Amino acid sequence: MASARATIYQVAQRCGVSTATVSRAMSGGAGMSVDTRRRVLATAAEMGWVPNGSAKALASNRTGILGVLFHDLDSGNDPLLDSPLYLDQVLRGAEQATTGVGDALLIAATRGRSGRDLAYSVAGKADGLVLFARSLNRADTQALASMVPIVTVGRAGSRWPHDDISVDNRGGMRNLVEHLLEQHGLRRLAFVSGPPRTPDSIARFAGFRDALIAAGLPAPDKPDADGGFTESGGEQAAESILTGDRQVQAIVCANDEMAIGVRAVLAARRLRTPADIAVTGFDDISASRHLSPSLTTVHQPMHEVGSRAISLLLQRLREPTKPRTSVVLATESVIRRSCGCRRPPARPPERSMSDGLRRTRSSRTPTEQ
Amino acid sequence: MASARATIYQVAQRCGVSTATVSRAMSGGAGMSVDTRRRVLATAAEMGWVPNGSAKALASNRTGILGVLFHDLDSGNDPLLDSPLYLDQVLRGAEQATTGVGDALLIAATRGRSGRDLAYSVAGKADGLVLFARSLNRADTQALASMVPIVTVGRAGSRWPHDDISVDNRGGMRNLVEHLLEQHGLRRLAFVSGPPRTPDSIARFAGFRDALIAAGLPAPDKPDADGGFTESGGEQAAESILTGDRQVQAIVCANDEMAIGVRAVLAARRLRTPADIAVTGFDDISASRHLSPSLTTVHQPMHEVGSRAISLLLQRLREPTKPRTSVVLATESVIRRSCGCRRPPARPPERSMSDGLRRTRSSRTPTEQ
DNA sequence: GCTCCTCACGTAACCGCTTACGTTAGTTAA
DNA sequence: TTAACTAACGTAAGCGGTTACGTGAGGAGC
Repeated sequence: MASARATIYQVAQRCGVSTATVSRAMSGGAGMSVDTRRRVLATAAEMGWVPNGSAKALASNRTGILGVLFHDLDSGNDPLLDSPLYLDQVLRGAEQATTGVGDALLIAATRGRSGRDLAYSVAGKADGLVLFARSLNRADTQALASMVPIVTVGRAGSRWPHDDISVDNRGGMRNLVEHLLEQHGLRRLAFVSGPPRTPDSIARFAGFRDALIAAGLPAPDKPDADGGFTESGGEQAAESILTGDRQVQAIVCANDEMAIGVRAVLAARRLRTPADIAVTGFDDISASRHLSPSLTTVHQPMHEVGSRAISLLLQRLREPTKPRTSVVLATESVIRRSCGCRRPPARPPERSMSDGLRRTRSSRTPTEQ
Repeated sequence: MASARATIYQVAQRCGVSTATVSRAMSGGAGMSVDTRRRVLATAAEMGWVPNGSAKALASNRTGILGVLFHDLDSGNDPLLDSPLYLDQVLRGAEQATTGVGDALLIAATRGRSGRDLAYSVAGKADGLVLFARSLNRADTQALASMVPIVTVGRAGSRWPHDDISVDNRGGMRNLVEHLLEQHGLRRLAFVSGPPRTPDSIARFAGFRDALIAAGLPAPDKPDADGGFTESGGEQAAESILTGDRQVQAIVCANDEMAIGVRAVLAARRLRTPADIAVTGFDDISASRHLSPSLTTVHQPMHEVGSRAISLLLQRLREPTKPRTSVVLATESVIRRSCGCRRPPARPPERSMSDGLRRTRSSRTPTEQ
C-alpha cells in the first residue's frame, strides 16, 4: 500500500492528456482551459495521486523545505551558546510562516556537527536556513551559506552579510531598569550578568548602564556578579552580593533563571522580596509568573522572531540580490510583583500571559536597516 | 556563490573516474579500492561538492527525512487535542534519534489542514511520519499512512494498525495516588479531570480509581469536577469542590495547570497546602517545581517518547512487514511538597530535575507487545 | 598456456517531475 | 481568403544522482 504510488504518467494516461498538462494543472493551471484542469485534478484525486516531492524538487530546483538550526534543542545546557528556552514559540512562529506558503519546516541541532555534515544532511535538503546566533562558527556558517541562503538570529550589529533578526536586549533591560528607578525610586541596584562574552549578556548589561546614566546615576564598569545564566549561578551571585559591603535595594538579573536562584538565597536569608530587596529577571520563562512573588521581567517576542526569520528567508529566496535586511524587535517589560508593584485588582482572563501585569515596550520599535 | 554548485559529473571528470565510482565512494565505498575512494573523496572535498539531496532522493527512493506531526505547535490552546507541553523534550529526543542515523527531522502542525494537504507538503517529503495522538482523524491518517509508514503516539490500546508509543498515564496516576493513601494516610480525595473524552484524561481517572480500589476504598464513578486541563478550569473545579458538602483532604488533578488553578483558589480561601488540603498534578511542567509549596506530580518521559518513536519508525523502514509494535513507557512520580512531604534536607545539585524530590516509577515498565 | 573467477570500474537506463519549445486548431485582422 | 496570432496542449530534454549490468585486467587453478 505504501508502495506502488501512482506517477504523473499514469495520471496523464488515465486522463488522456500529457504529463505536461498534468503538471500545469497541479501548479496553478496557467495556460490551459479550466475544463481540462478540472478533469486532471479530478482524476488525480480519484487515483490518490500526490506528486513525488523528490522528483519535483529535482526538476524545479526547489525543495519546498526551510530549515531552522539551533545549537541544541535542549534547554540551555550550555549557556555560552543559544539556549532555546523559547524553542516552542520560535518554532511555532516559524512553522506558521512556513506552512503559510506551503513549505515544510526542517529542524536540526548543530551541536558537535561540522558544517560539512550539516551541509550534507540539512542544507542539501532545504531551500534556505535560519541559523540561531551562535549555533555555528564562521567557517561552518560559510559552508552552509555557500549552498543555500541563510538568515541569522541575534547578529544585529555584526558584519555578517546575511539577513538578520534580533531582539532588542539592550533597550529591554534599559526599559525595565527605568521602571525600577522611576516608579520605585530605587537607587542602589546590583546587576547579575550572564556569561561574560555572550552578546545577550553584554547587551543587557549595556541597557542597565544606559538607564543609570540617563538617570544621572553612577554606572558601574562591570556587573556586580556573573551568574552564568543558571539558577545556581544566580545563587552564588546573590551570596557574593549580599556578603559584600554594598547595601543594595534591588538585584537586576540578566535572565529569569538567575533571578530564581537569587530569590532562593534571599528567602533563605529571611530577606523579603520586594520589601527588602527587589528582584527582576529577563526572558519571561513560564515559571516566572508562578513564583511568589511573581517575577518582574522582560518578555521577548520569540514567536515573531520565528515567523519573521522565515519571512526574511522567503524574501531572500524571491529576490536573491536584494540588499541585506536587519530587523530588531522590541521587547516588552512584564511588570509583576518582585519589583515592588502591588498586585493589580482585577483577576486575569483565561490562561493569558497578561496575568495582572503591566506592559511597556522597549523604546526601540521594530526596525529595518 | 549559492548557485553553480558542482555536480557529480564534474567531480567524476576532475578525478578521472565515472559518476558511478563517485557515487560508490560516497556511499561506503563497497566494491572499490581504498585508494580510488580516497582520491574521490579528496577531490569532492576540494571542490566543496555535496551531493544534491533531491537527486539522491529521487534515485534512491529515500529522502533521509523523518517527520513529526503535532496538532499544533502551540501549547495546549485546545485541550481537546494534544497539547505539546513537552514539545522541546519530544523534539530533542526525536532529533537525536534522527541525527543518529544521518537523517533530518521535519516538523509540522496538522491543525486545520487536510490529509491531502499534508500528504502533499509533508508526507511527500519524508520517508516516514510520527503522528501525535489526536492530531489527525482516521481518514486523514489513512491518507498519510498510504503514502509512508507512520507511527502513532498515545494510541496504545487502539486497534490502529500502526506502531505506537505511549505513556502509562493510568499507572502513573495510580502510583501517585497510592503515595497519598499509603504515605500520608489520606482518605477523602477529590479528582479533577481533564476534558471528558480525551484518552489521557480517561486513563488518569482510571488510575485514580485503581489506587482507591486496591486500597479497599470506595471509588467514584466519575470525577468530582472537570477542569478541562486549564488553569482557570482548575479554579472553577476547586470552587465547586470546596463549595460542596464533602470534606476533602486532597485534590488530585489530572494535570499540573489545573493544579495551579486549584492552589490559587485554596490560597484565596486561606486554606494551606498541604496542611489543610494536599494538591497533586500530572505532567511535571517546568513551573511545578517553582510553586510554593512545590507541586507533587507525575513526570512523563517525553524525551524518550520522541526518541523511541523515531526508533520505531526506523525499524519499520528497515522491515516493512514486521508485526506491529506497541510500546508503553513508565512514568515517574515526582514527590515534592504539595502532597505533604517535607522538604528533603540536602540542597539539590545544579539545575537538575531532581530538586530534592523522590521518584517512583509507575509499576508498568516499558512494554512491547 | 588457457579457462574461469574476481575485482574494480565504466556505461547507461532509469527515478518522476518541470518546462522550453514545437505543433495544431481556432480567431482575428486585412 | 489568407497571413498572423493566440490558446491549448504535446514532445522530449533535462534535473543529478543510483545501480544493474557489462567489461577488461589480473590472478588462480589446471
